[in-house]
Amino acid sequence: MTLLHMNAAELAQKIERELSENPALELLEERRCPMCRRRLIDPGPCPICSRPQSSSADEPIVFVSVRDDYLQDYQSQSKSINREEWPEDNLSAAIEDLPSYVLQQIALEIAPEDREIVAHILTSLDEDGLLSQSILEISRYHHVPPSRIEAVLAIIRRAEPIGVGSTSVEQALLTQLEVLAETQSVHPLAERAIREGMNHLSRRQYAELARLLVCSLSEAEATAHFIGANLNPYPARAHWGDFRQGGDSTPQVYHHPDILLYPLDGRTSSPLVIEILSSVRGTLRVNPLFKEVLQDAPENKVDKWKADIEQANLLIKCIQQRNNTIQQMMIFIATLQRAFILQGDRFLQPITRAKVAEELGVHESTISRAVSGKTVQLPNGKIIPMEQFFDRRLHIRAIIRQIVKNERETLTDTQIAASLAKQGHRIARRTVAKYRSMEGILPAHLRRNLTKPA
DNA sequence: CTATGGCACGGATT
DNA sequence: AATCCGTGCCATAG
Repeated sequence: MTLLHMNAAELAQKIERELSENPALELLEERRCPMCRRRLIDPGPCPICSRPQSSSADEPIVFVSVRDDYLQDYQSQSKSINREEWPEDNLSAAIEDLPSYVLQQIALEIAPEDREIVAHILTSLDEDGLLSQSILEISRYHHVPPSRIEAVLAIIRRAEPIGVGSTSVEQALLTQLEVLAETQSVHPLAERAIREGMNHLSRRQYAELARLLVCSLSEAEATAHFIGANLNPYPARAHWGDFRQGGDSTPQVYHHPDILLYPLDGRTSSPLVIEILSSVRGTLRVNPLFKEVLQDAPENKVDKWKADIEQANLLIKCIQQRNNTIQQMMIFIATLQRAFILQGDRFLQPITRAKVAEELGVHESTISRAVSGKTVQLPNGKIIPMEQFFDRRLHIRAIIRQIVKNERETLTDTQIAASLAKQGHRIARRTVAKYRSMEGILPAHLRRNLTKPA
């Protein structure tokens, strides 16, 4: 297990363990930038505040700052309702306290006699926005029939983040699907896949899923893709920013991004900032006192102590190396994918890990590890897995979506393929059909009378 | 007859 | 070595 393929949360655990086990390791006071109050890990001036004046948008200068307060503060913050101590920076505006955020939306729909129930539910939400208590428990507590709890929950679930207050992942997904279906076409098999095939879905067992749904393998895969791309099993994750979150249907942990990307001054013409979120408060180093005391160490301990120092040194080096690799990689990606980051899926440049590795002069497995299991928050608030930067055809799918949206007459797959070819994308007709299905877009003959949906 | 979906093969990627 | 993905060919639905 190398440090490189740990995400911020995993690394935090690792460091915590090391700190408690290894007396040679010391956590130094945090250092903050006096201007923006970012916690800084690397020595030297704050990269945000001391930026050079000559930042041009054409050749974006990429800043890297390392800050450590984000994860921990957010975690403690989301549990309690009080947000007094939240640091005054640009993120606090984007992050709302979940219970009051939801309440604000539904307050008018709630009958006065149900207010207590709502309060109860909203304060019992877990970090993911799901309700861990059973409906029966709540109904007993308030001496009301379960049906009334159900009714209240039905209102809550439709608030943003959609699906919040669901008692299960399935329910959250179904609610989102329902709401989504009101504004756009959804994949016809999605509902059954969630209802009946959740087990297979989360384990990516598409063959089993296909058998269960009595459909073909590729249908099953397309369904899974649709669900992954449009629905979010854990409503509260990434509830800042856009409510429709790109992602993955596997219940992976990605509450919190590992990296933030945003334009420096909020203007899309300014350079991008990359913030690598480290989850350690302050700086790690080998305790100098411990080194001194080593000379007077008792005979039987001297080897152990030496080993401790050795290990502490190694850990620090590894962490530095890890951050450095991630930093190099993100600089490259952010520069290359600037348009994608700022303007969306359509502008994603297809790139492989191998190419990035070559460009940076590292082994490709290094990039693989640096990418795996990590997530990035885009300027629009979406949290996406880093793998998405390497999705070879995401941009094509986005363009297809656009073509269909702007079509005057319903286009057949062949016509869509031709339209793509005009824009310089040579895609086989068969492939267009596949992408279309993945996006939950119906075939042409069914789209024709979409104005009157069933 | 045309548009779309299924299956399976081969090449690329990890 | 294992997995993912695009595409060609054929079956079938409309």
